Amino acid sequence: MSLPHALLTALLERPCSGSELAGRFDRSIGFFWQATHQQIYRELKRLEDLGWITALAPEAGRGRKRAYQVLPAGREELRRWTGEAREPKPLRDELMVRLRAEAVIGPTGLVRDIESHLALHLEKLALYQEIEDRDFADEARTRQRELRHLVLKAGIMVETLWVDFCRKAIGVLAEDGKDQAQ
Amino acid sequence: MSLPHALLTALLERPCSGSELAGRFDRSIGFFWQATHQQIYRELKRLEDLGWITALAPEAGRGRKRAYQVLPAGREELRRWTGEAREPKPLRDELMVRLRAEAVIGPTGLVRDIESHLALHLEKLALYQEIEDRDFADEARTRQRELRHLVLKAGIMVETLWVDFCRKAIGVLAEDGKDQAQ
DNA sequence: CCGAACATGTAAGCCGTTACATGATTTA
DNA sequence: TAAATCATGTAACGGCTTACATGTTCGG
Repeated sequence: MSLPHALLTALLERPCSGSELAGRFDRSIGFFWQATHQQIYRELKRLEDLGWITALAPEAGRGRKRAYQVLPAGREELRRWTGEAREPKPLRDELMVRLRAEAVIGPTGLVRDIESHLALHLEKLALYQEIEDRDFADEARTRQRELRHLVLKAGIMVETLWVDFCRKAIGVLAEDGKDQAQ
Repeated sequence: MSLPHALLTALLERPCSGSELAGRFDRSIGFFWQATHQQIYRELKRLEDLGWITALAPEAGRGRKRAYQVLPAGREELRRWTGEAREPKPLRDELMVRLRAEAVIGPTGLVRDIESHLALHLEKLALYQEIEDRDFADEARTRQRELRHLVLKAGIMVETLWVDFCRKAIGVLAEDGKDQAQ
């Protein structure tokens, strides 16, 4: 599970509270790993129990902001986890299941939904490219910047792939629609 | 959730038992959606309760093979689900989290693990291309074949992307290793 | 000082995973 | 007929999601 380590990474970049983490997840790390606020709060508590992070102000209580920072043990754990050998999770794509279903019982309205997927992927692609232009145009080649850029490029590659694929799929399904005079 | 509909699709292609489904999942649909035998048995029971599938032989009992076929209600449900509008699940890639971590606390041994990822993706890519050569060389253009081919091509595109990305990442991380004389 | 937005928290349910158990079938 | 394998099943755990609850801060 990556969530605790994504949180450690975010907190190392800058200590902050649960709700701020949620916001940062929405904008950067969250492009490749999402978490709801409930997951984040639960996990922060667990990380604190493990002695990997600590609250900056001893102040407690419901509704009060509570910022955390990473302890040396947490840093060490993140280091261990990052270098560890791990199997890549196999693909799991619902759209492929639906295309297989379409092959057996179609045509259904699937092509319309793929068109909306295409629009969403185009949006994300535009967003990523905008970030790239804004943050990585000059290309001051530090280690940290190059790695962040690499992650962003992965996002761009993936979105480009799905844009390409959606168009292929629409081509096949639309042609089919004509044949069968839906 | 796609599992019940993946099962319906597989059972429409050919009625069979839970263990056979598990085997077929390992070889075709399973490239894009996996399930353990426990998930499959639990789900088959649920689908039977819902009246979407039915056992071919009334024969019951632990250890006895039990084949299922899809009922009209199940076919209708699959049709409904396939055409329904659905949000694409956002990306969730552990490797990206680890690259972000590497940017903050690296270098770690991450590059070695990416090398093994590369090998795995190359294997999968070779497998998919072999299947493509074997099953889609002639290209008799029926609807079903074109859609199946499309799904396989998605797999090839995805694996090609990750092969490409792993090589990029190794480039960045290896260069980094030299700088820091790990 | 009141309402809206913010920040944190509790609870329940579902899906996926793992470990293990047991009956049936095959094979030496 | 004993051992190995196959087919099905039970149970428990953990992560993710959703709904809801409660306290705090901020803007008018």
